[in-house]
Amino acid sequence: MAKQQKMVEDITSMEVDFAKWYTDVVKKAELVDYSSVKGCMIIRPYGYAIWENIQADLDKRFKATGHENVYMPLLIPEHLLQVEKDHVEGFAPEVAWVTQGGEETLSERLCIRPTSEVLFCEHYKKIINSYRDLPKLYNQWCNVMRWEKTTRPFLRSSEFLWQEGHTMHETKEEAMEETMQQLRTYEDFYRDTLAIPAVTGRKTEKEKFAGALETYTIEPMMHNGVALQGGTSHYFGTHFAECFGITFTGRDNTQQVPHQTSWGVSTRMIGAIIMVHGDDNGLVLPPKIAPIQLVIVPIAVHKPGVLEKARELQEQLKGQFRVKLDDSDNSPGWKFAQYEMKGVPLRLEIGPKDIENNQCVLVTRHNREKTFVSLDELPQMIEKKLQEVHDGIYQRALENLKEKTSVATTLDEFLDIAQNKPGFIKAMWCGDSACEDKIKDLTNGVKSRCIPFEEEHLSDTCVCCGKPAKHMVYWGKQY
RNA sequence: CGAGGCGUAGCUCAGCUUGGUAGAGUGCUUGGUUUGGGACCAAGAUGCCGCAGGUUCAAAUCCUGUCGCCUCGACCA
Repeated sequence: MAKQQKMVEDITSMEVDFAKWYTDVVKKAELVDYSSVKGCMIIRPYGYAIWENIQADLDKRFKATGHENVYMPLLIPEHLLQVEKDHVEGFAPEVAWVTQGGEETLSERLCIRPTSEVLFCEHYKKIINSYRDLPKLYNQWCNVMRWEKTTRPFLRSSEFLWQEGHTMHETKEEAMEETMQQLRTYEDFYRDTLAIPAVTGRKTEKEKFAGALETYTIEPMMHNGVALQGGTSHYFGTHFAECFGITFTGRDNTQQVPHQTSWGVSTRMIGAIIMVHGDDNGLVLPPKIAPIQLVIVPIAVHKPGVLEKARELQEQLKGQFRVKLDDSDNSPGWKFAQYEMKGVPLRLEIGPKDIENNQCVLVTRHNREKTFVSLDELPQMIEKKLQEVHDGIYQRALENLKEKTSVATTLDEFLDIAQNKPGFIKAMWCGDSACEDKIKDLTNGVKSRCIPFEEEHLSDTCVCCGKPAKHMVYWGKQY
């Protein structure tokens, strides 16, 4: 893409300091504010509106595949968390505890949910008795808390918002199908709604969710080549169900244990949107989730007829698009910069000259392209331009993903790339987690992202130890 | 948890070395002129100098403690 002139001086350039750029954008676009508790963020109206649009879209997809929403408690008694050993070991280091109620010390500590597997299990034990009760396809939208040591708004916060689906099935096949279906739902959502391309696949043994038999993941790449675990879908087998004593009477009148899945995405996706699409002028929002899809900026507001025309357009368009008219006294230049910072995909400029000619100017955020449009065909053109933005930013992100994906067949090559070229590295792997540890040590944090569903054959041997290769793995640093 | 940085106006920060009336820019309010890439003029309002002790005639400034936040590491289903 052609380099744009940077016009917003308040935002640190991506090239200069990507981390600083990120926090500048988050604050300047008025998505969040810091609170007085470390790692807990205030999600401001503009940021929350993005989340609401994400929720609405995903929720529709979940319901279309038969899922129902429920709400589980915030607190988990300690004994319940400890029922499954791997699970508690995985989460124990980062749970927050409630130890006191009013003036009384509690006889048992209560954990603030870091995830709700055990709560769902406890409930499922009560309500699943027969194969006729299956499948159970529950989802909840809620907050969770993980006591993180390093926090960043959206990417890793102590408290965050998410959805967690927890399902129970009669057979392994059915549960596996659910696991894959939900991963595909995430993939579709990332591509069609967020305009974000990603690599999908299976996590290695080492990177699996605590207690899961298989973890599938969607891994988008940020603009700077760093990966973000963008969503996961887990197959649990019957292990949790066994620990919790969940059984049902099968079609053949034998007692059986159901197969379980869970899957989730969080407000972290907003971090992905920022880091995949954003530029030096601020946020760039995918049109489908942008709280404002079109901002109308009247030029020379006080000249007769201008404001009236702008209002007329707003009225005409508001049923079809999310439209804002900025009729404030700020200068047009200020407004241009302001809404670019906030990532509004489309800007409509209308001034006295345009009104004379029955036209207006449409400007697309991601490339600042200006088009003169007749007012007679405005709605169709807006529709078209919004699609152009969606396709444009998807394409740009896809090119970035391709450009920043390398292949390594030897360890030297791998280390050289890890050192000098940020992004994903495709390389063969023997299947031994010792090699994952070694690579992580040698590269200052490069980990296996996933084993893709369609593996390429790059070479015969493991890039690390030289033993026969079992899989092709995507490697990379992550947030 | 380790290393560094920072707490002064809504925001960004100066002032601290060498103790002596609390500052600037920006934002905010009012009025006017402007308006196709962050406009200009004028007038105004805005402070527990993070918190608690101490030294001193006198502390934003020096000393001790404490709390919090940020960044980078380590950790991170």
